[in-house]
Amino acid sequence: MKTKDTEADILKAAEQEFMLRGFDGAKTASIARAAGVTHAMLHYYFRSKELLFDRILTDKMRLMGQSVLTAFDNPELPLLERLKEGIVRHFDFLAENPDLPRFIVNEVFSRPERYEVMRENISSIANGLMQQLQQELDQQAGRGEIVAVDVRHLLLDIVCLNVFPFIAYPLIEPVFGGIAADRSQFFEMRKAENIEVIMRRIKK
Amino acid sequence: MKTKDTEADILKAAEQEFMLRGFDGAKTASIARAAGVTHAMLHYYFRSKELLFDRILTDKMRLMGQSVLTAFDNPELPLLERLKEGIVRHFDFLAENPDLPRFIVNEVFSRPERYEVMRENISSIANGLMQQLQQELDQQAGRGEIVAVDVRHLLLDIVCLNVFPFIAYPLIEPVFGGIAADRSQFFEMRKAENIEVIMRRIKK
DNA sequence: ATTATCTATAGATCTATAGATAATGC
DNA sequence: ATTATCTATAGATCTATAGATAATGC
Repeated sequence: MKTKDTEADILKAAEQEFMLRGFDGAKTASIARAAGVTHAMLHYYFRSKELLFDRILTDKMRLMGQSVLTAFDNPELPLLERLKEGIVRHFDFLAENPDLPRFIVNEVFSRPERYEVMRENISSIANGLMQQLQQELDQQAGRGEIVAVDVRHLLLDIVCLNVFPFIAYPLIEPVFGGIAADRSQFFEMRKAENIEVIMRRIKK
Repeated sequence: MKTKDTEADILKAAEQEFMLRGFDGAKTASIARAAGVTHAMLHYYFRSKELLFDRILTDKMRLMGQSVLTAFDNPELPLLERLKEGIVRHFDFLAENPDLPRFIVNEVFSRPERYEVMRENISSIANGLMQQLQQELDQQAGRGEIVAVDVRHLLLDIVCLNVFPFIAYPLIEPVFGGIAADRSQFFEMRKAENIEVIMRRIKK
């Protein structure tokens, strides 16, 4: 009855396989098996491994970019609260998509041409958010309530602090020892730490 | 005359190929070509692609771990200076090995079993450095000169801030626009920013 | 004699497609 | 009639190895 299911099943299976193993490590046969169809179906619906992959990567990049924008897009709150709230939202998004950053970073790096298309797209979207925030930062700095900062560096600080622990958790855990053994507790601590770091970065 | 050259040539070529493409993306034929020998030579010297790769990954993990330790191992300086100096040393190391973190993070993640062996090794080495630093942090905090912090979180803050920009540069550059176009200038700014962030994190 | 290198090829795997068959919607 | 699915297989690639040949060090 619902003919659309196979396509969706393949996409879902492809997403998992590509995210776990990357483009080179992923096998079309594994994707087909996970989707419960023959590998011939992948070509019927998506023509090639490459096209199927592009579809996934594009979706994921959009998702990742969007997460930063929506996290900080909350003009209701006063600036400092908005930043705190943004850090939390962005962090929580990552907690629900913990392999997303590694996947994107890897695949974009290993095939830059795939990503060229999105460059301008990304930058123009980001500029809107940043201009608006920069203006408010400057105002508050002018009033002497915070120190002057470049919004780009501030946002990058946040992204570094939020993203990296998810990318490197397997390497961090043994170094941290006991307190990182409970994964979700470790990340709760990091969330608090990141807010602290950023607030101290701008407070007078 | 120097029979050892081939082995070294293969290792060097393997290092480049594996770092650039990862285990799955790397082809033994490419490595052989880059080393100027037949691919049969890889098996003569290293038995298999897997063993050759393990050799490279082990070396790289050691290098990465060592870089953090030696960066902060400088008991001559007073604590705050030592931290600043450590951030700079660690950052400069990364600037000379910009693909190292991504390589390690990826390959360790995609084959955790390869890395199991090194877990305890890593943690015991790291503990020495951290205990020593924590003690000094506590002393200064006791004297009211800085705020109390957990050295593990502080070091992780530093590593996040230092490493992530190198991992994600291709994605950051378009967002930053002009000021990141000159790569080395961008990283100089980040180095300064990271010091600023960390100093503000602990200063009273 | 031993060590290093090459050629040739086996054997495994993977992507892609052709062509047959079954299911679906008019 | 059209759309979806499967079987079978072509064709490309890749790792690994066997066995021959050349170089090296006593």
